Amino acid sequence: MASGIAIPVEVDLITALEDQGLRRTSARSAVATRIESVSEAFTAEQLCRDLPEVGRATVYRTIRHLVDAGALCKLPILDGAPMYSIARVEHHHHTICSKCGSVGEFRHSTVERLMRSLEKEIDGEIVGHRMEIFIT
Amino acid sequence: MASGIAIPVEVDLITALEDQGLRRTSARSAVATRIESVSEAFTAEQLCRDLPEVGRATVYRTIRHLVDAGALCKLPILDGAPMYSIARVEHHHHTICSKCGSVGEFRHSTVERLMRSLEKEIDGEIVGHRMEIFIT
DNA sequence: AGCCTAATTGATATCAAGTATCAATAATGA
DNA sequence: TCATTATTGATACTTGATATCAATTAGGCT
Repeated sequence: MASGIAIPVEVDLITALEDQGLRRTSARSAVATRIESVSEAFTAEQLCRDLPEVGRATVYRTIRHLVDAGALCKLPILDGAPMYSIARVEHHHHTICSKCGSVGEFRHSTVERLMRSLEKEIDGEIVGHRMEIFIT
Repeated sequence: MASGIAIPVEVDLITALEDQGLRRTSARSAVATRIESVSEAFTAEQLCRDLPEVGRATVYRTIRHLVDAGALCKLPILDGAPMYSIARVEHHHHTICSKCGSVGEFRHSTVERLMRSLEKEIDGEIVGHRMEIFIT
């Protein structure tokens, strides 16, 4: 078939949806294509504005499916609507620029080591964590 | 004067408001007293329900003032309204129980060390961070 | 191709959290 | 006490997001 070598970070949101047992429709394709084409993090409302031909409900539903599939990260923003970004790295954390709002990803072994170290001084079992770094 | 020794973690939300140049009013006192009496983190709506004698707008305004004063932490919750908790420790992070939603605080020197270490591999200057640990 | 069934869509209504407005009220200083 | 300024809170509104449901579409079957 195609001669290209699969690059690990390649994302295919439509496939992610189909892997969830969801049908490939034109509305979902439009949403997926749009998300893949914007490199920045985005809000649901931005997507709706960019895709006036797709209904609001469908945009929100498709985003939710992609988050459920682990293909999108939902970032809680303190004052405002959550932002979404494509998950390119399996487990990672985010940098958020406090000036322009652009979102980046990073992995750092110390973060995971820190969790193990914290486990000793915290009551209860650690089942997850979230971390965002604000940069300029 | 009083013979008691001031305990560092003692919080006085009304004083925090007055330090911001705000007047001591009965509405603000009611909000402050209520927050001090609930040990758990809370949402703005919960406070409104607990204080029907205080107007919604005033509850929201007072919370905002307390966050501005650094006396309350605003915790973004992924699916739902943000929660607030009294800031008892100068700089700290949060544990959030994924079962009951209760919020705790902790400090860990590794966290700060981690920031310095991350600074090397991240583009831009780190101006802040946020971290939550989910426990059971 | 044509048909059947279940999934999907999207206009609309609704909900929830939070803010703006603004006349009435309360606190402070002279 | 009076005058000034801050504060309050009922109400209307905004925003982000979900529920409803009739119409449409996709995928499988013959």
